[in-house]
Amino acid sequence: MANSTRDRIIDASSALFLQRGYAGTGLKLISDESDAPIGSLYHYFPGGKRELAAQTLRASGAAYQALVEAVFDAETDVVSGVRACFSAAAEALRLSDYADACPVATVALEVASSDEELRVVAAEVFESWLASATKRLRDGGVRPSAARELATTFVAALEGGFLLSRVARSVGPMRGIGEAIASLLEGELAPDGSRRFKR
Amino acid sequence: MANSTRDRIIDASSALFLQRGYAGTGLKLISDESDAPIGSLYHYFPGGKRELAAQTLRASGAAYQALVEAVFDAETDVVSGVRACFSAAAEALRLSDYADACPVATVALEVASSDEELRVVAAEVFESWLASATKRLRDGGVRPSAARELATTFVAALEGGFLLSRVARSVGPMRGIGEAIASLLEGELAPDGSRRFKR
DNA sequence: CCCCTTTTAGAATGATCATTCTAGTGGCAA
DNA sequence: TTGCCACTAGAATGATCATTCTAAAAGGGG
Repeated sequence: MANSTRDRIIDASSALFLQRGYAGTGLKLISDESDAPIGSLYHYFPGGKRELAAQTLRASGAAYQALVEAVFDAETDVVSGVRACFSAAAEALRLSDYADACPVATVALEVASSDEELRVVAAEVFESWLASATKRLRDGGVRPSAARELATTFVAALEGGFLLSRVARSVGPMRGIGEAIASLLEGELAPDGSRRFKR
Repeated sequence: MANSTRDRIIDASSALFLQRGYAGTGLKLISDESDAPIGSLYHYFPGGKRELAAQTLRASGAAYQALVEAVFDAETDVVSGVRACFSAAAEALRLSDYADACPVATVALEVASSDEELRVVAAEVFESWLASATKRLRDGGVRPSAARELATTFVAALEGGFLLSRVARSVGPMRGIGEAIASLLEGELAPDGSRRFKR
């Protein structure tokens, strides 16, 4: 059974780390936002801030993957699926005042060169996303040899869209990028293979 | 004439902010890395850490733009230009042990929701990049109505590539994404417009 | 040389940080 | 009830933070 206090801590951490970064988020702030005393933070995460961040990356990474999969799988083809993902991301940004974005990217960039343990956790999350996207593209008719790179491009474009849209406070970038990536996949799936993505 | 001490401070800040984030980089560390005493930091940047970060984002953003433009302009067509940019980014990552990446993204994500002043600075840098890329795509034959969105996709994919390659410590993502974006532009430029990116 | 401004130098300060610690409360099983 | 364990609660601690401050060195023009 899920522990409610632990979940509140993870939820608060996820939102705060995403919005303010790892170093920029104090445990006191997490304690306040989650209504859990500092003693509870160390009770559930004896490894301290590092372990809390690692677990938060894992949990919110898995949750975000499930969300994207649900949005994608609700469509009937990969082009619509990709379009729906960008559309949903844009909508989430707009509705949350540009706060609800990728729960991994901010911390990942921050720790990639300076905290090996957390870097590996982030790498595992992204690898899981890429595997999921690759499988879905393959199942949707994308040539197996091209699926992995197109999946990588999809994830990268989504991440870049979060960055540009959040900084600009506009859904324009995310929407435009979504159209372009959908178009890329359309070209790949066309019966005439002459203009296919080569690999 | 450029002030050498000031330049050293900016250079050190650029590298440190990119690798450790804004909150994660102490002024003491910048002082050590740049061989400039703390008094000098406040002499050249009276606004303190915030002003230093703002000026660093502006300076390193402009420098990176110039670098990308030079790589792009050395090629004869936009497809080769885009390919060269991703290739150069991958090479820079590999040679620097995955430290030499986008000097804006880490701080931008960190401050987008929590520091309006720095968010605006980052937004201006990205807007300048997008304007530059849009112009080059237009000049290279991309339909004007599609150029802005394709430029946005190019920048977003590059940023996503930095994220994925840095976290995975592999140039694979950056290279694959580069091929895919080059392929997207190839489709756009094809004489047969049937599979063009629509807008 | 003197004078004046720029720049260096880092100690002092008070705030905030992650972490530890002690003392508890609440609930459940025996 | 008694004992036990999970959890709460936040004060105490020492480190590190950004910033301010005083003082002097460096540099250049007269």
